[in-house]
Amino acid sequence: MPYRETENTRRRQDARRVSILQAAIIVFAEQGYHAATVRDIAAAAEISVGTFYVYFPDKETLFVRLFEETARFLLQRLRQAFNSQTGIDKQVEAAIRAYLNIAVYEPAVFHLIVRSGPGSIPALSERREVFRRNLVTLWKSALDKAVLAAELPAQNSRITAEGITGALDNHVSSLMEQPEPEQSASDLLGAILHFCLGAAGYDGAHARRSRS
Amino acid sequence: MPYRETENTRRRQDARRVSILQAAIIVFAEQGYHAATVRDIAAAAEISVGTFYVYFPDKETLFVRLFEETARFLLQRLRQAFNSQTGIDKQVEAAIRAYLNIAVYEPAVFHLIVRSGPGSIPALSERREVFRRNLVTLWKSALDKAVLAAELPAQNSRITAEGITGALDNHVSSLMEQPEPEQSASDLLGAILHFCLGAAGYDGAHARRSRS
Amino acid sequence: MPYRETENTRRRQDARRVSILQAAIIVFAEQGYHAATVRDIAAAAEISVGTFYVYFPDKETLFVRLFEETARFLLQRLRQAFNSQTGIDKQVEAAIRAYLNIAVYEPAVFHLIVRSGPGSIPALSERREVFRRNLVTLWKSALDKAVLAAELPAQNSRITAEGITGALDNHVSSLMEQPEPEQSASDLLGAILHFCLGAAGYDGAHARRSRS
Amino acid sequence: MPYRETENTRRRQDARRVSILQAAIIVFAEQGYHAATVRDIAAAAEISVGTFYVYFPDKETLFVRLFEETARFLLQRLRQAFNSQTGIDKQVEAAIRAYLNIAVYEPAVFHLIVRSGPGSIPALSERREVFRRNLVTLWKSALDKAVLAAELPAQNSRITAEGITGALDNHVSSLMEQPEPEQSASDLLGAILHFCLGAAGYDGAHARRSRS
DNA sequence: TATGAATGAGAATTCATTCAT
DNA sequence: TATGAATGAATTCTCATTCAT
Repeated sequence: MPYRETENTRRRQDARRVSILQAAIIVFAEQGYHAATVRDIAAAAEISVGTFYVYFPDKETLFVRLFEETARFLLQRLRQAFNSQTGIDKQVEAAIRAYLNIAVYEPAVFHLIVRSGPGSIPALSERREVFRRNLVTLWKSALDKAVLAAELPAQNSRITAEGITGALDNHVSSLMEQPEPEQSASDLLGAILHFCLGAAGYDGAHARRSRS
Repeated sequence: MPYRETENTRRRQDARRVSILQAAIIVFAEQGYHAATVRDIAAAAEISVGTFYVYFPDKETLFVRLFEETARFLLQRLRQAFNSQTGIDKQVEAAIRAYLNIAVYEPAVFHLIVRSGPGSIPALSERREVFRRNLVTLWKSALDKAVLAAELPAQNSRITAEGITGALDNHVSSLMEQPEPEQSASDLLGAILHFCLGAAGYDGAHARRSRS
Repeated sequence: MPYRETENTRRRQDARRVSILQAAIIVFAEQGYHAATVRDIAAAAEISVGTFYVYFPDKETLFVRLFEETARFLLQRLRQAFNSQTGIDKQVEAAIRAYLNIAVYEPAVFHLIVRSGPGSIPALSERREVFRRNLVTLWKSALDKAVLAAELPAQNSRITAEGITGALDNHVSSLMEQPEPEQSASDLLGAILHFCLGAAGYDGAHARRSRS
Repeated sequence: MPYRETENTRRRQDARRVSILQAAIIVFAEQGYHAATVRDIAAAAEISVGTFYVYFPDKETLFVRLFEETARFLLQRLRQAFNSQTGIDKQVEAAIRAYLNIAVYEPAVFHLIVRSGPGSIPALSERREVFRRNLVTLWKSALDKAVLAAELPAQNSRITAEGITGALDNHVSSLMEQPEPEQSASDLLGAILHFCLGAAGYDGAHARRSRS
């Protein structure tokens, strides 16, 4: 009866790895990278410290992986949002909606990505910048296409993209700080959408006209 | 005689306190809050660790004071910018210019304010939020006045203000990451200004017309 | 049938035990007792950690057994060398040759025996001393016989034996540190032999005369 | 009354550094490098763990310094012994006496130098070899001079020197294991001296003759 | 019997803070 | 007031050993 069941074993291992990641994302979101100790994470994942080191070489690596996985997830969601629609107004709306949804339903992701300070974790600063650039590029592509399609006027689309991503981060921060302030969620979405489209020079009537 | 002595003493003390703050802002900007040790700060300020504790009760308090002072400074500059001009377009331009100037000429201030992650320093998260709210409120007031003056269309000015502040932060981050990207500084300013005014629904011709 | 199976099984077990010992001696020689982990040894023996503990109760016990086996082997070789010759000069030469051969062809044995520091492994210090004493006794016996046979002058043979064993250890250490220094191997052997015989008060002419 | 008294302070610091070294040499001798924890050493020196790190960057560095200091001390004593006498027989006797004295009166030194296993501490292996070589060279110089002075016959003096140093180590080990076995100290010295001189081919009568 | 994932005690090291001078 | 040596709690990480499969 030698130790077999590679299937079962591997499945359990994967499950455990995931559960550590899930525990970690919460602990990091709550306490921040530095305040969160490996012991905390292990406790949250209901494993021993030693087991933590079976699955991850160290705290920093865990954090970086978590960041990258989360960043990938976020970018993918946004890409899907952009691809799911035609017309820059619909695309922007879908993207904003995706962003806000993640913020509301998976706040830890946002804490990790948006709010974990750069400069704190040496190994991360580069990746953060890469992520930021990817995020901006994603928006920029959508804007550039819209400009080509005459949905938007000519513009410095990188600046627009950077502005929109920064604006959204701030909106999300605000949302997370005071959930549902005084307005309904759809009002919020509408206002943000209006902001973004305005910033991009989108003119509903004109665009509609030129498309027709 | 004793009075003068006290005065001198107090002056020297104040000078020392300031020099510690100045040293600290640089050390914090370079290393981040956690990596910067009290010893580092003391060394940068050319004092001993013991002396550090004469002037500040602990590292966290120093950081919080630094943050608040810096935040106050930044808000004041923006307020001046807004007050120095009439016409929302000029005001926004002045505010952006002030923001970018600080980013370029006092990068440590920005590292401290914009980039020191929230969540890292417990005592700070509240103050960060207060600062963010103040910043938003500052913009919101300007926008609200402009709406009243019919320079801007009616809008959810809080959302606009939040968006603009977030956008600017991201522009500054980008600027600090890659100084002088491909365009000249004035082009950059122009593009950002265009972004902000567009986001606020500013229509140059209309505004000019209605003011006349 | 069941008997053969048991026999086979036992044979396989013994083979595995030996292969672990062989792997361990190399790992210990390369890394030292403390740096060598059970994982390292298991990997070198191509077994799992769990299996290691099937064959040995713990790392220390493995090391002690290895030491004892190795010590036994070394003593046996020396005994054979002494017994293979008559005449103290020939015996000493054979013993030195045996010692050097082991050093050259099985350096791991020497690393383990001669160079693994005492004091590092509590359970070992006593055994080390026992081994050292056995080694000394072996030489002492040979010397005592030679004294009785008038091949050597009367002397404190324990001191001579201790001196010779210490000297040989040092020669071997030197040899392992810088193999083939400047002289040929036979010159080295000759010089060491000369040292040992001189130390034992051996006078070639006299000895030859009295034997004739 | 600012913190002054650099004299007093420095004196106390030096005293403390020395007391840590003294405590450490004993702890290392008793437990060996690996078993001795920094906490043990700090406790033995009656300081806190933190203070240990004020005086030494880490355990390994402490050990290496201790080794080097001790090695230097030992070599110096031997050099003095050689220089204090003329005539190779007297010199050898003085050197042996010095060696044995250190073994008897400062056993920790010997534990540290002679018995701390090589291979255990990476940073040390090279220094150990350097020390061994210096020790051999010291003896070799004395022997070479004696050969030139026709006090000793021509010989491979490096081999002789290596042999003598190895022999002495073993004699010391034996002595430390069983203090004063059955013979008096002077008998022991005499026997060891006889061993060494014999190994070097020293012939009392001949030497005396050729000197006359 | 064989396996290797899980464990947790224990080690080294850091650093904010104190306090005698 | 200024100093910087001293402190020790807290943190990361290792590795011998166990045990369910």
